[in-house]
Amino acid sequence: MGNYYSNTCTVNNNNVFCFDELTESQKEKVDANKVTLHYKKGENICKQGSFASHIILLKSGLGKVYLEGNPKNLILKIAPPNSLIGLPSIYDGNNTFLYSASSYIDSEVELIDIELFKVLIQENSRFAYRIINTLNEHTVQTYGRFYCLTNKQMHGRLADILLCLSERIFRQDVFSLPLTRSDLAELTGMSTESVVRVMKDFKDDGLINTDGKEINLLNVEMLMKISELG
Amino acid sequence: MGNYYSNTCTVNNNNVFCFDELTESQKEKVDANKVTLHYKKGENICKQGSFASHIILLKSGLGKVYLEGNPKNLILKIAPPNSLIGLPSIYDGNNTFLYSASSYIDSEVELIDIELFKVLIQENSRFAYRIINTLNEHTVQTYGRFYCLTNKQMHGRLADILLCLSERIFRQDVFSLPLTRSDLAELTGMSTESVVRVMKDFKDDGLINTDGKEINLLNVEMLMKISELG
DNA sequence: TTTTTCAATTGATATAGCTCAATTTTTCTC
DNA sequence: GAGAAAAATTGAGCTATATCAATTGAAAAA
Repeated sequence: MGNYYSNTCTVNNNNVFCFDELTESQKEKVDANKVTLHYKKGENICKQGSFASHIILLKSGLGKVYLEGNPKNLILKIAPPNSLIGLPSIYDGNNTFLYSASSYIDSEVELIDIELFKVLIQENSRFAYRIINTLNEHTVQTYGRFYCLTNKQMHGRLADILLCLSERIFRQDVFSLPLTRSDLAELTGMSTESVVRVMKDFKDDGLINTDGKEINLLNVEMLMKISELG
Repeated sequence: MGNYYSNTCTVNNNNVFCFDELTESQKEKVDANKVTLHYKKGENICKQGSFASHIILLKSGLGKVYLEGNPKNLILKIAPPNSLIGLPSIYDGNNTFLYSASSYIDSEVELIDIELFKVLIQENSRFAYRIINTLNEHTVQTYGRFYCLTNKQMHGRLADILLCLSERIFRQDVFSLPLTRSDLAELTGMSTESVVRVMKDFKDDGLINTDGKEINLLNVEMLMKISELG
């Protein structure tokens, strides 16, 4: 059985096929109704509870999608390029964003009118089917992350995030991490101090190496085992 | 701002409007392709990882929808009558159930062929739009529950579940609970002993009363406050 | 009714992981 | 390049909540 409780910081399949299903005239409508924006590192892209007038397509950069909380937020996922942000806002009786998003690094974004989006769904059932696909892929990811954060201990959670950053975001065993320890803490639901301590454990055990912002996964096998066993 | 971090054990809107959007001939196809089953208390309705050949409509009874885990499961939601179970299984490349479900009490269920369901979505965009609605309502509930279990302490989590059982499942302040303390523990992500202790705290503080299986919420206001503050 | 099994309760103890405080290292700003 | 601000690290102690063990109560089976 595929273990979907690992590697859960973002969706597996990150292609935005849905627009391929549109007719030429529908594509033109989308193009005519979209706006491109640039965000600097750390800026707010959308705010939970605010009026959701647009679906957001992250073209480049890296987003953080999270629930606002007191005292701490709950990160739902990391949004790599080509992520659609705001889809779950589409349901009757709701016109607000269900979550907030901000940028980890400088990012480029396209805004597509949400009413147009709703019309496209109701006009084009193949487009709708694609959206259902995307929503359900995000649900898989959310379930996996939910399980990870509630049923695993610190070492498992951190191993999980490191693997996910490596496999799904940067797609390399060695990568330069644009996140601070406190970002990692937020992502894993731990304190910053605990992140530092567990990273040190991993380093002492030869599982990873770190040098400044650079992280090198030396023993992916073992990290996967730690992530699975919790 | 509406606080959607409370009252999170099941979806708010539990109507299955989607079938209203079908044409007569589509409805007939559904009727011709469905099977009715009866489950006794505690039986397995679907098993995570197994082949998802059907979408499941819970007609009566009470279901438990959960992720299988070791050593403990993670309950995603309680399914009251008219719940659709298995919708998130619908995405390309997947043909398995993403979660397991079982019955808390004797329950009646209708099985609808999943391939027919996919055809209906691709044929009927208004039906598809309804399904998107339903999926997103479930996402709201999942996010709320995710927040609840990760960011609240025991008293908040238990208050939340009691309120949800009262408001969304039984729709009364006094209800006979068909769940054991250990079911409540599973639902709140606590140990059975902690459930007992917190229930006692609530009783001592005059917030609830219990007599055997019967639970009476005496101070809903205060329980809501406890649920919100965590 | 008696026995067996399961559920609820209570107390004592253990622990994962947090918070707080202090220090060092890195990054940013002028 | 000096100083300031932010990030990373380390140690000590605390706390929420789990686990374990024992007891009582209730329901089911014989």
